[in-house]
Amino acid sequence: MPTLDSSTRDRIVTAATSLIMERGYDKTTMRAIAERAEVSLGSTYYYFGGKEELVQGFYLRIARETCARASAAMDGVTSFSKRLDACFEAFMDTSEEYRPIADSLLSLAIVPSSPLSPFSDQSRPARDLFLSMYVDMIDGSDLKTDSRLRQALPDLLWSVQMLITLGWVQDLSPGQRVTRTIVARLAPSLSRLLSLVRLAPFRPFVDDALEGLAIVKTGRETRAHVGV
Amino acid sequence: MPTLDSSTRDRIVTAATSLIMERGYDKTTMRAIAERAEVSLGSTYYYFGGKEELVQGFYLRIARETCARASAAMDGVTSFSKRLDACFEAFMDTSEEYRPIADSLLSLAIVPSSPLSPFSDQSRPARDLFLSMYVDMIDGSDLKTDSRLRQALPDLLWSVQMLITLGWVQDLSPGQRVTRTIVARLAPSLSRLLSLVRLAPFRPFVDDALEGLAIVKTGRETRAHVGV
DNA sequence: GCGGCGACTTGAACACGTTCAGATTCGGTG
DNA sequence: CACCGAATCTGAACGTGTTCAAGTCGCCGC
Repeated sequence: MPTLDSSTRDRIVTAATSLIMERGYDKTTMRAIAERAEVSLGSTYYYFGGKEELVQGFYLRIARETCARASAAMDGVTSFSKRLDACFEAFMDTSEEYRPIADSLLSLAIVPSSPLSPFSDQSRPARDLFLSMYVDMIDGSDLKTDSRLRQALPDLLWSVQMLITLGWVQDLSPGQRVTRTIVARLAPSLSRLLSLVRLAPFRPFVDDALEGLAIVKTGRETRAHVGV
Repeated sequence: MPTLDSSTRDRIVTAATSLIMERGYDKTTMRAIAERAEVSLGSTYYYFGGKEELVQGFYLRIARETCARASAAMDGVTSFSKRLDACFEAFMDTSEEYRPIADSLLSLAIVPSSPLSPFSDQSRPARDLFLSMYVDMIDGSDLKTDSRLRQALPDLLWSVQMLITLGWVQDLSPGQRVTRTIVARLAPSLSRLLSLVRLAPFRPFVDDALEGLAIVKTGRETRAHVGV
């Protein structure tokens, strides 16, 4: 029964994932991973570049679980505010499970040159999943807004999500209650803001913000082109 | 002439600082620091808890230099927008010097339980310096705004500054041109936003935002009280 | 002078992530 | 079967941050 369909590679990543969830990232040693996976220490380095690479799997897991929860919660709901809230809540609920290792993960993810950066190529699958979640959320909603803004919205909301994560990690209140409180208020606030911003007097502000976003985006693309 | 007034402690921190600036944080070994400071490896651990503690000094250096530049640039200027911009530019100019080690520093600072967290007690001196910079900036300006908002503004601007840092580290464009472009637009935008927000229809939004800020602040205080 | 105590210093030793030169396995070819 | 080359695997060894038991020094009370 055991070790039937599981290749060495899978065994290692399984061992790493379970150990990291049990003890945390720092206290999980490569030797312990190798032992649980029943391979030598050297073999783990044959399949993976290093310890960091062994946490890549977490991203996709979190993205998938968030999307599943969100789409379930959005079923039959058309209110933009409520759909957005469902996405945020889904993300918070999913993240909660990984809170014990969040510090270590963020510490790795914050380094721009790391493959674990949320902007990296390796993170693209997870990132795209989140973006499609927000696209679905918007498309199924009653949101009425400027088409340029609508187009930029998934990126913007993904950025908001990243900032939420940042605050959530810093939030040491029990159960991250502060962050949850703020996040619960966020969807209605953003929803109202988007309605408000349709009015003519806000044109310059919207233009300003969208232009800023465009600068960031092209900056990122040209960098990718140069290939740092 | 040498080693006249310099205690062992100072020699170590000097050696560490210079080596980190030369080679970066990761490539600076504790053994190299001990060697340059002309002490044994063990002694460095007698005076400092570990490698991380040796970068504490950078915070205050950056804060002091930023304040100096900002107050020079604000001299005689009363326009809020221009004074704010002076602070932002001062911070960017100062940070530039430390860009090579920014990744490592941020990676350490992002961990909430670390003494290097910008919210930690150990970081208070640097944080207070920045806050006083923004207080001076506001007090010497022609800003007219709600008194509650005025009171919250230093904290808000410090948070903005943290977010700028975050983006600046992620910004891989040459010379961090993207961040500089965004930051250059930020002061006028925020200034206009603050004017706009004085109008009656925006009351609920301001209240919302200030209440959110209050939640975060009290959350932080109660945490400090419990003493995690 | 002497004993002792606290501040300071030391380098060996530990556990860790990582590397590497070689050993082993295995599918295919003559 | 014999042999080869590539894929896979191995554990010793390296450099690192950190710990610690032991050593050294200076000063105070007697």
